[in-house]
Amino acid sequence: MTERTRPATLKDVAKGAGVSISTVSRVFSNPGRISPETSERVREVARKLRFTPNVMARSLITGRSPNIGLVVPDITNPYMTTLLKAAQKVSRLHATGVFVADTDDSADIEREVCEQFAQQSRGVILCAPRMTASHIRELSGIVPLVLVNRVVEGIPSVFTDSRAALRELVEELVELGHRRLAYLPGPAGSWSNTQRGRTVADRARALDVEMIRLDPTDGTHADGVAAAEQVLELGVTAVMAFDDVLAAGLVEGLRRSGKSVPDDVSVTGHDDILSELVHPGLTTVTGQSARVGQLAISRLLDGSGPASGPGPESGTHQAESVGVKATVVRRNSTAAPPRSG
Amino acid sequence: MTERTRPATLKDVAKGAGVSISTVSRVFSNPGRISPETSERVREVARKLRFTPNVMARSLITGRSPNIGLVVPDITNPYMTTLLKAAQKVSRLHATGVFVADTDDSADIEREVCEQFAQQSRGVILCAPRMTASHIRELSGIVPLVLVNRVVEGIPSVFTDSRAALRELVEELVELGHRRLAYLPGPAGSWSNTQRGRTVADRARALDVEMIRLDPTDGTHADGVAAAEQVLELGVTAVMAFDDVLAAGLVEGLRRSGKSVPDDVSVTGHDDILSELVHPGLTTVTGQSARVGQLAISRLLDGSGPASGPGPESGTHQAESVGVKATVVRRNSTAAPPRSG
DNA sequence: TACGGTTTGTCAAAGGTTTGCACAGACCGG
DNA sequence: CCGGTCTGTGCAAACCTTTGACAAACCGTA
Repeated sequence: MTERTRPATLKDVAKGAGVSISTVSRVFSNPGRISPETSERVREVARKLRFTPNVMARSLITGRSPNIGLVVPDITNPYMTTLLKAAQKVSRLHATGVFVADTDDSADIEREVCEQFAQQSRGVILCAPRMTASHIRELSGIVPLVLVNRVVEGIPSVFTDSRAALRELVEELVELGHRRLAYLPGPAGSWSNTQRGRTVADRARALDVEMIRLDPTDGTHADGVAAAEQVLELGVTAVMAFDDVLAAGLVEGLRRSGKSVPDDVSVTGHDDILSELVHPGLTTVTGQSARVGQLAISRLLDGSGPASGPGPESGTHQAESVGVKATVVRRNSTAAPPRSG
Repeated sequence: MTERTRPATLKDVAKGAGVSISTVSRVFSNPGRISPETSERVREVARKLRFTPNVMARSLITGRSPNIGLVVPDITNPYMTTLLKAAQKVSRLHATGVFVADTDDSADIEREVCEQFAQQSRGVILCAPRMTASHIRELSGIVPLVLVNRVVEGIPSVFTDSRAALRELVEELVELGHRRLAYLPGPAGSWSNTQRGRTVADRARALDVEMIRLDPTDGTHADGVAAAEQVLELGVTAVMAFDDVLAAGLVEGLRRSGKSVPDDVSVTGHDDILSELVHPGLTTVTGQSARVGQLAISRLLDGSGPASGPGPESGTHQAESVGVKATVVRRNSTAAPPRSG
């Protein structure tokens, strides 16, 4: 039905313009060495023939591909979605295609798709990997890597640095009068989860208040709903959730038990991603996922020179990890604890 | 730092196994013509050398790529996210990479990325509500296309068919006593928006009740919030929104005006995507986006034989459009209209 | 022994591009 | 008019794979 005709090649353009193949090639890939008249004539013919350089052939000979890979544990999570959107926007400007893989939180699939992408990508952005550090290092021998929300010695990374914001949040809750707080954990293998849990625990200890770590979850909305039971059982007055999804679930769970937020329990989230959708508005921490995505892409695209520099500092500079500072967003899910409590 | 060594090629394996290059090639691409012993020996060496066939070279000579493209207007929308996740899962089983592009609701970008993908993909799944039909047809001359949530004569497509569900919803609202309803439109250029608006309008006319079309929106949560004003102004008692995002916004907007859902106004959504997050739970229509994604991928992957059959029916069969039946999900955002209304 | 048939493996071309090298001509100072 | 530099272009190899044509070896059989 729809006839797909063979696309024009360098040869076709060369013949049409009366020059050699290499001249045409140079017009597109290495301009400046060709006279303006020739160049214009070639471009004219190319336009007429709707010629575009064959990516496969080009990649084959240059040994590098114009694509990058983005590997995420769960593309359904709005944090990742925003990151992807931003990353994708940047790469489009570089005419760089973006492979996306959702690993369903599986370390095995992470490795599998990374290996698959390695061949066709000039680099891979690995988000919140579940993989072991040594596997990550091994992988970085096959394809350039930029880690997101995880720090591994020797590998470049970008992460949301919410430590200061989380400490601030703990302080504010204590100031409001809370003395018995809890942290609602996210996915067990997650680096961010460990970081956040540790940060709030440390701050709580410093302020001499309780910070109970609730049972581990997988980070789903349903897990948040279910966590309400334990929260009420333990009688904590404020809960800091791993992220907004869990926080929203918890709010819903509390509501189902007849409790209200923030009157009975204060709840905070993380990522500021669906705060506008839930009621009351969640007090949370900005995720900065868009910025993180942009930075990750930039580092991949800039730092992809040919193994480069003899200078010893260029290497270390490349491998450093960059934190994007997060801030507190105050809404209506926190308040003073109830008198009776 | 991390030394990246040149990957092994057919040549290396051939030398290691003491056979010719083509023998090795056939072991991987066209088995059966090689004796079991030779095959095993070759595979052994290949394993030892960590050989994997070079995708670029293979694609160059075969003329087809192992990837597909997925083009969406806004990856941030949970409907698309779910679709992507499902599509991606299917393609992973086929060792097929997935390019993703977010077009920011721009018809120009839609075209641009499709052309970019064309070269490196064996097909593109196009969720492109904005492009004109003729552009789509033109595009399908460059790369095999499967349309999502849009029907264009002669091009295969998969869409959520919610017509029956929407009619049902109208009937239920009327049965509850509503006589003055409204449709809250989504993005203006969207095919789905046109379909849904028409469907509910037709059904309302048939039932002899009012169905007012509210001012057009871009489909954002903020648009939904803003629409509350017009809803109250017009005094409608039930609003059917284009999708859940708008519906959630509307619920929030009504709440800010001191109105409650469903007591003062009934609201319905579409896609069943964030219904669990908002309160009260939205009565909505299932989006079936996962199923749609699976089907779209399958059609692309199956129907990518070489232009194929002389039979006249094979063509038409390929180009047919497949609807996935949606159903009503009843929650708590609809009720009888207030007495005074 | 010679011969058709089958199986197994090799040869070489092809696919579209990039790029080091060679070459031709223009230009310039001496 | 000659030797040199500079500029613009062409030649051909290389990247790695697939695949049709073909050779070699083997079988059983006449």
